[in-house]
Amino acid sequence: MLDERKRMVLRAIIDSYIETAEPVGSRTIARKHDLGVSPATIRNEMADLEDAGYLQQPHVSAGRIPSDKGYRFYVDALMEPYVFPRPQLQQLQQEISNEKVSPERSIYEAARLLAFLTESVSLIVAPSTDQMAFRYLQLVPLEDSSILVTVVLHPGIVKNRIIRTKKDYSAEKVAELSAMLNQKLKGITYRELGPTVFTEVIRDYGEIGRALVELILQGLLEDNGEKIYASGTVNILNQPEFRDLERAKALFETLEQKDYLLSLLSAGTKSSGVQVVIGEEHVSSVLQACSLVTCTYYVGDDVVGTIGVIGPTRMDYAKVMAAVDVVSGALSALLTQEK
Amino acid sequence: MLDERKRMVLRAIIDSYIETAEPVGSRTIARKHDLGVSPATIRNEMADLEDAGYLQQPHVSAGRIPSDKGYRFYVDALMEPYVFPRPQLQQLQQEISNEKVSPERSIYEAARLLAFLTESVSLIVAPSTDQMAFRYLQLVPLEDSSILVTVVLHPGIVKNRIIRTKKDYSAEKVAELSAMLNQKLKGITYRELGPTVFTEVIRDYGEIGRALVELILQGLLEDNGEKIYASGTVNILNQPEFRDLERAKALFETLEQKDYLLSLLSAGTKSSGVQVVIGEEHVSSVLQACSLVTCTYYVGDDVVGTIGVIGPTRMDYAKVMAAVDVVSGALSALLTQEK
DNA sequence: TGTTAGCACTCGCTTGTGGTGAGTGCTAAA
DNA sequence: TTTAGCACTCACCACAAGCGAGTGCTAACA
Repeated sequence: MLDERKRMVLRAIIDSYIETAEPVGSRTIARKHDLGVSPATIRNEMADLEDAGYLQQPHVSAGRIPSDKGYRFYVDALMEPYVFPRPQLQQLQQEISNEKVSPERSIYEAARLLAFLTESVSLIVAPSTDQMAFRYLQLVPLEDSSILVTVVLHPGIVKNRIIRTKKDYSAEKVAELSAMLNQKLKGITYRELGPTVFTEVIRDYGEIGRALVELILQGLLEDNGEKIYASGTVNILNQPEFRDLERAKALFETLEQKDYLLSLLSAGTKSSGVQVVIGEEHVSSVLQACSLVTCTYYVGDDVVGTIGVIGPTRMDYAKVMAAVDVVSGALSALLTQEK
Repeated sequence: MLDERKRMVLRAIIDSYIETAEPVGSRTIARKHDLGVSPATIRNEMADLEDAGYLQQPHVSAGRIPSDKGYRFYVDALMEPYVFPRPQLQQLQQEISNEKVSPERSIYEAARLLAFLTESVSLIVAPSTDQMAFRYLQLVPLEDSSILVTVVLHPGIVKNRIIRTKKDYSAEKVAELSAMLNQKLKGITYRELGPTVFTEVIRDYGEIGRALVELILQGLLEDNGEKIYASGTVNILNQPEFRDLERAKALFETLEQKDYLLSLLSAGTKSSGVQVVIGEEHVSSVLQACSLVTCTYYVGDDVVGTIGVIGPTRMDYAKVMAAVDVVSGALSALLTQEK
């Protein structure tokens, strides 16, 4: 479809535009990338590439900039994949797994690292716990009619809640319920949980039982905190496409809408590997000047969450994709290893 | 020091400047606030106020803007305190205490609310746990040489960590240690903890004991997560003083430096009530165009944290101070009540 | 047939200039 | 002590001119 030279020209233009954020002229290409042809020839090629939809011209007397279609082709077939130098790679992996405090903390640090690496905004969806096996469950009666519920899930994630009951229950009864639930649930996931457990609980334990069921259903597992973190939002202001305050503000506001982001990142959950959505490929219009690079991460073989990077369509795809890949890999390794 | 009319003029100027962010001229004052004197008279007063250091002039042909000294006087002696209308007040208090999920969550919600109310950036220092009494402590042996440590503190704050031990310990031994610690610690605060507990633990339990001591010392209590939250950072971009991207970026970057913010908010911990630091009163130069309004919050009678609002020196002090006061009060009530 | 040099043309960006108006300080009169 | 009048300052805006990067087209060349 595109001959070799056209591809080289297109790649040179996109590389240059990614670096400088300035429309690229024929002269620049001829000078920087030694293609052995004159600017005039390149101009002809550029005109063809524009006709074919890969490039566009902001105005007549300016150079060319890539269109979304151009970026898409670049990502799929043109760009040179970025490979982290071995030492840096190891350092990154170490930095993520070093955080021994808690998996949640590691995830947060991973988001920071990803933002730092890509100089963009990173997003991380917290691991969805309903595919994680229960490792331990305990109820502890506290004074004044409260019960502390503690759940430990398989990758070392601990969740707690204190629930209030209307009347006191004997320590024995609570302990019995606790042991029974712990035994029933250990090793299985929330998903695998049949309704039988709950009916049984409600029959035998009444109010606490019901309260507990509600708790688990309603989201001790899911809602105990944020489901999605954004990190590095400041980086937006370093990107020339967001010099315009209104645009920057619009993006900031989009980033505050956690639900929206969540749906965005959850879209590519089925496919594996690094996914890229470019500009107008976004369904919603808010992000049509942005691209999104995502990748899922795992506990064992189960997808539990997604990480991603949002930046202007003029992002350094090679580097961002490499970073997303590495970080998701390291995160999966971490979560899988410390079962 | 300042006669009645000068005070009225100064107040009118500051009120107007807070509202519009535009330098205020003598005409405007004469027209809006009906002082019964002509612009010329006001001009004379303004010249005096400028000489006295309360006002300044961006350039000769512009109106006056308040100086930091002007704001200080305004806050201390001039402004009309803002009082939330009763229904809104009740609604606010309810919104904060409604979040029954966990105290941490409530704190986070309080930060959001405060940012929303003031249309500025809100900061909340997470409650310092070393003045909170232990309510419950438990060690649970998990499989593969791990022990789950759970601590419940008095305002319903739960902390966990999983620690790894080099060898397995019998469930009995762990349970014994758990019970012993729980009994020793219950009701006292980290502060009140003498060294005797620890030496005893180390003598009797060796490695786990030491690991546990380290854990508590090093910060199961302190470091398990962020110590300071910032909310509403987007609001920066709505304020005319941050039209300039460089300035906005500088502030954003300052807000990322958690340690710095922490030291800033911890400064006023001793004094009670709402504190205001205006512009150049800040020691560090980064925030010299900003003011900071802070207030401590409590568990019972103990100060456990600080909340605050950062905005341009041209903030609506009356409203911000009222909001900070209300939110800190509601937060204290919440934390104190659900011991 | 593809490539290249030359050239006229476009148009965004920068710089300079004059006009406008808000606001001041000073002076003199009430 | 207050106020009206007035000359003066200076940021801001609009407009025009000039510059220059980059283009498309044409004609010559390999």
